Amino acid sequence: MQISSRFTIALHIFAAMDVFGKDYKITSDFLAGSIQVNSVIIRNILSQLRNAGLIKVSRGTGGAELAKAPEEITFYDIYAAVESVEDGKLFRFHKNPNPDCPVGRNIHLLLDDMLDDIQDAMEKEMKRYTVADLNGGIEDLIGAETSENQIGVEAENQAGTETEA
Amino acid sequence: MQISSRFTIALHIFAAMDVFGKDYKITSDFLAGSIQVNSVIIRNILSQLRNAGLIKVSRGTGGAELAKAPEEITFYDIYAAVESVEDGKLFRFHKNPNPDCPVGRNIHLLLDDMLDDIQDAMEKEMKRYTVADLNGGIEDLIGAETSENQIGVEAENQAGTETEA
DNA sequence: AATCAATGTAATAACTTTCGTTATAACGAT
DNA sequence: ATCGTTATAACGAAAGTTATTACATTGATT
Repeated sequence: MQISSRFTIALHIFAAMDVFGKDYKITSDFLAGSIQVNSVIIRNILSQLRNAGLIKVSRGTGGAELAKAPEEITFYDIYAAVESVEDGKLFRFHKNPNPDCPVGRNIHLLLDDMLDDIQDAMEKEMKRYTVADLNGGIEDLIGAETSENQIGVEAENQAGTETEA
Repeated sequence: MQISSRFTIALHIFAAMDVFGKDYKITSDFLAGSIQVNSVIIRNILSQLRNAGLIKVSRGTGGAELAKAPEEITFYDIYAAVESVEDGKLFRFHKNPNPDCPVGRNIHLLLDDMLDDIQDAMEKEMKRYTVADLNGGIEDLIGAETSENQIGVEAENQAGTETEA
């Protein structure tokens, strides 16, 4: 099984808040336009991010904004906020190992630490990335995009990009 | 979403093969008795492990055995064999980010490397564990169990375990 | 060659989770 | 009071997991 798209949608939300936050009110409809999923899905995810203390959402008037500095919001915070996993465990366990079998009786004891190690490795890497990285990255990408189109000569000189005709 | 229990079932299978392989023929019914899931589930997982070259399964006569040395079978090999994830990607992506939006147009470029890093961290940790670790671990646990019951005095002397009454 | 225990695999269904959609109440500024 | 918006419930469609039944096939044994 894969981790649900709520996580990438949430990351998309943060990137959009950075790019458009100054010029637009970040409503669920606005976000739904960029992400192209139903605005109720967006609102549910916004609620989860709000409950986790990562953003503030204005009722009535509308709009979302960060509740913390971008450097203080890690990918793990976002993942934990939107991915509602039972017990926070990444690996699902078969439910009824046989207690009358030496292996069945000990399988949890055997695996739990190892599986936790693996999950920890993932979560530790998730904590290395923050919304600040997201913001820097999306700004660079959009910047590169506009310089490609508007001052293509520079781009050619630097990177030798082949332009058609 | 969690990773499916096929992974822990597969690990259970390897542990059972180690503990019982010398005294019993490891059939899907035998395994189903320890894991307590339907034997067809077991057979499907055995087939996936066989297709990945990790075990050999005897048709007709029945029974499963390792196809490689225990040290050469990593948790990642097992995970990859049984967890049929699209493109091998851990993170599901929302399908239709808006190409007319600068963020929607760049979100994949923005996230793909970061998400791959996170997935790599998990898979790298998975590669550190092998079936040999599994075997050593389950043998230790079962050994500790029997010494608790049969020569409880030793266990008390060593670990100061509290026994009731 | 017939038997038998076992695997391989298809088909179906129950169950769970995700995602989409509609509907409605509540909010807050104007 | 109105209007745009959020909050949330309810329902359903779609996809994935797990369980179960069924049956053809295999290969050793007799």
